[in-house]
Amino acid sequence: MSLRMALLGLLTASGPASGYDLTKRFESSVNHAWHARHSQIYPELAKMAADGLVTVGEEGPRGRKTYTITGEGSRLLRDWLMTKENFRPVRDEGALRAFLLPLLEPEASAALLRREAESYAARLAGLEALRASKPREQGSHFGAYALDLGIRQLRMMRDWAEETADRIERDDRG
Amino acid sequence: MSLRMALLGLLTASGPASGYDLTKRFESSVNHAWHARHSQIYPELAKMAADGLVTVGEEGPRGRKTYTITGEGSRLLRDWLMTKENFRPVRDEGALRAFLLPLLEPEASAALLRREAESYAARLAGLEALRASKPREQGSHFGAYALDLGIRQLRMMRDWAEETADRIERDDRG
DNA sequence: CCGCACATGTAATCGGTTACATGATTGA
DNA sequence: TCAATCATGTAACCGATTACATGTGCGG
Repeated sequence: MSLRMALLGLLTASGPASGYDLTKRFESSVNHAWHARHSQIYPELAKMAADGLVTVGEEGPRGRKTYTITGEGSRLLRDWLMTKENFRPVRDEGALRAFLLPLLEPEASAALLRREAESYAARLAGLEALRASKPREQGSHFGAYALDLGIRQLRMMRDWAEETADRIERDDRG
Repeated sequence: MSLRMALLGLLTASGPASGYDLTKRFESSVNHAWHARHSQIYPELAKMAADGLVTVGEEGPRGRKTYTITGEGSRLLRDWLMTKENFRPVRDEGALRAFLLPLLEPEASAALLRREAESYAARLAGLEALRASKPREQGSHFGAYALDLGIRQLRMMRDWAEETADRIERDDRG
């Protein structure tokens, strides 16, 4: 469902678009919240058209097809946003590594955490730059809350990695 | 790979076990970092045995099979922990909902965020209780870092939801 | 003796990845 | 004219979910 909802959301927020457009919009905006490739997007759009959530316009140049959201599509999206319970089982590779970390020697795991902290910091810088570069559209917060969430997330991860490394080194010496 | 590593980790930390045992250990410990069910665990153990990462002991009562990690299994786990780059594309349903939230009216989205904040708070209480109840095993931090990470994660989510709801309500009135 | 927890599996299906495959238009 | 970008798809495969399927041993 999530991919479907992401596509309906993009079609609502920035109007009719082709699969190609949507793939690019995905990369440039919703990417830090949900990831999908064109090989998944094209078939999904076809299914959505079959289900009456979008309509396909005339073919343009290079076989370009333009999709427009329907009333049914809007309704479904609204419904999903407002009523769906949000309980996916966790499946977080970073957390799993954290879980298993104490199987390594203290020096090895501390070093590893330092490296991870750096990588989180780098990604954090990327998102912060993205936010700074945003043209501050009047009123429309589309995407802004999620960007804020992503930034908080990475800050938290970076701090956790740093502090856990500190703790391991302290315990090791002490 | 992650499921495999989780199983190797559990076999390392608490010794030989059956698929049934591992399923229960999964539920009671690594669950908040990586989720798996018995229907995935049994076939995976069989493949791991075929790949020489674990050995299967004699069948016990009720057809019980006991798996033990091999040297090759330990090596693989170590290797994965120390060298593997951690770059999964994000796929976070909560973040996606956050992204799309501004498509709703301010009152609706603020109300929704309050509900989510409550649900994060409840899960947070669960993890904090779990940490408090831990028998403080001397030295072994197995699982503790990930628990800390999970707690920080939920705290961050709860705060984000609260503060974003505040912000939406302020913007709406102001 | 009966019900519960122990114990192991399989099959259909779904969502997602990787790689393959093809062709049109535009601008340098 | 040629390379880059636009543009759409398919097929094989993998990891995970849901539901089905079966049987055992132990304690009350």
